[in-house]
Amino acid sequence: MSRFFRMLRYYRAFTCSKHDSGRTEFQAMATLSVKQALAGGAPEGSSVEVRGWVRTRRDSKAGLSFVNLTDGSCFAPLQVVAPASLPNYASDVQKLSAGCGIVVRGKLVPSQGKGQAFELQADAIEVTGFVEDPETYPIQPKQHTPEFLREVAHLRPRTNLFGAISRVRHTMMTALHRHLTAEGFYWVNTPIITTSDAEGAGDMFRVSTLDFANLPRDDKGAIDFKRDFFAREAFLTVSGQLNVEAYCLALSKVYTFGPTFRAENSNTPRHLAEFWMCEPEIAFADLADNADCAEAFLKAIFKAVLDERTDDMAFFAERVQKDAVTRLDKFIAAPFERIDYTDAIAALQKSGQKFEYPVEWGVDLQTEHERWLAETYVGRPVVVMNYPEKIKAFYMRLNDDGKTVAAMDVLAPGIGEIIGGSQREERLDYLDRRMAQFGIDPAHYQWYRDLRRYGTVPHAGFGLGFERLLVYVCGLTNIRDAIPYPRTPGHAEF
RNA sequence: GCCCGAAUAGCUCAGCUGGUUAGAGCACUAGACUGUUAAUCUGGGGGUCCUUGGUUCGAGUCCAAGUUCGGGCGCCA
Repeated sequence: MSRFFRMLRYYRAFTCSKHDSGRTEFQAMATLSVKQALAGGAPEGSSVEVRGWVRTRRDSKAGLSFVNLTDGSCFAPLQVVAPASLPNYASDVQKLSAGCGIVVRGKLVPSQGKGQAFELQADAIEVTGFVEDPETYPIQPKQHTPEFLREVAHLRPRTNLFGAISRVRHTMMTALHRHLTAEGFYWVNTPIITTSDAEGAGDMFRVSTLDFANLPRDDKGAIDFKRDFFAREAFLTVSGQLNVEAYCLALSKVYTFGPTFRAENSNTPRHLAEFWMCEPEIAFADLADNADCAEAFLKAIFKAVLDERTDDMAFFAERVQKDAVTRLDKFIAAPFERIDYTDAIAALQKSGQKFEYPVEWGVDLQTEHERWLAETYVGRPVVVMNYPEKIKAFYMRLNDDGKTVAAMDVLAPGIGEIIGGSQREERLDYLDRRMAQFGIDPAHYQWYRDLRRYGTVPHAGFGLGFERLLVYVCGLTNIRDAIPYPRTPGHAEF
C-alpha cells in the first residue's frame, strides 16, 4: 500500500473516531447525523455539518425558511433555519422541495420554536441534487397508501413509514443475533444452493446454467442434468434445518439465519417467494426445552425493539395500529401457556364457536382455530404441542403413544402461528420408518441418516419467518411491506 | 391455483336513477401573512374517467372481455 493511501486511511479513521466521541476541538467542523444533532451532539454554537434529504420547507416573511431534514438516522427530522442572507437563498433555498439532497453547515443551537430541543442555524446550504419535477415526485409530505408505495419501492424508504420499518427490521435482526449469541448459540451459514431434491417444505426454484433453448438429453430423452453446473439437479434452499442439524450435533447450540426461497404460487399478504428465516437447533433438548427457547427468543427481540426504537414504535402506535406498543408489553409480561394438541381440539369443540372448518382430532389447525385459541381461549401467547403424526413432517420425533409427534406451534393473539418447531427423530429405525411412510428415498438422505448412526442425541429446533414477525411488531397488514424489495409470483421488479 | 372487490388529476378520494364545460383536499405555481411545525388564507395551471368492444339519441356511470391492484381461501414461515 502506498504511503499516500495509508495516510488517507489514517486520516479517515481519525476523523471518524472524533465523530463518535463528539469532540471537535481538532477539527474545524464535525459531521453529525440528524440523530446526533437532535440530541445536541456538539457544543452549543460550534460549527457542524449535517447532510440529508428535505422533508418539508416553510418560508417566513421574517426573512428565513425552515427546512425539515431527514437522513434516516432516527424518526424525527432536524429543523434547519435558513436565513434570507444566505447567498443562494433565492436561487437554491427557496426552490427546495421534498426529496432534495442537501449539505448544511451551521451552528447547532437550542430551538426558539416548539417541537424540538435543538435546531441547525444554517451558515451555508449546498444542494447536491434538486428534485427534477417536484409536482410528480411520488413522495409527498402526506400519508400514502402502502399499495402505491410498493410501485415506488426505490423511493419508499424516504417515507416515515418505511424509514421506521427499516430501522425496526435492523434492530430485530441484530437483537436476534445478540440474544442467541448471549445464549451460547453459533450462527451457521447453511447453503443457499441445495441439491436435496425432496426437502418437502415446498416447491423449489431451480438453479441451472443449462441453455433452455438447447437442453442436453440422455439416452432416454430426459434432460441430462449431469451436464448442468453441479452435475445434478440443484435448487434454492427452502430451509437450512437439515443442514444445521449436522452442526447442532457438534456445536450443541446453533442457528441458521438467511434468505429462504419458496416457489409456491401463494398470493396472500403473508407469503413471499424470498424471505428470511431463522432456525435455532439445540442438542440434548426435548420439546419443552424447545418451547422455552422460543419464548425467550421472541421476548428478547420484542424487548430490544421497545428499548431501542421507541420513536418508531410510537409512530406505529399513532398511525398504523393503536396497540402496537401495548401488545408487545403484554407479550413480554405474560408467560406463554402450553397445551396439548389433543386438549386444544377438545377446547375448540366445546367452544360453541362456529368455524368455517370443522374441528376434529387429526386435522391441522386453521388460522381461525389458532386465533381463537390464542385470543379467546388463552388470551396470550400459547404453545400447542404434540400434533398427530400424519399431518407433520418426516423428521419429527414420534411420541410414545405412537400417534402423535413432538411438534409445536407458537400462536400469538393478533396473528396466529409465528413459530413452528419440533423435537427431531434421533432414532434411526424410527426415522427410516417415517421416511418410508412419507415415500422419501433414504438414498437422498444418507448424510442425514449418518447423524443418527454416529453418536445420535435428542435434539430440537424451530423456524421463524422473520418478515412475519416484523409485520406483527409494526402492525402491518401485508408482508410485502416488511422486506425492501418483495418477490412474489409475477413480481421481481427493482 | 380458486373466489370476491376495485380502477376518475402526481397522491388520497367524491361524482345520485345514464343527460350541459367531471369536482375536493394534498402536491405544484403566483400572491398575502407568519419563528414556522404535514403552517394558514386567496387565486391559477393540471384529466386518454385502466384498455378494447358493445347497449343507447347520449356512457365516468350499464354490459362483456382483457389488464393491473387489493382482499378472502388453499399451500406455508
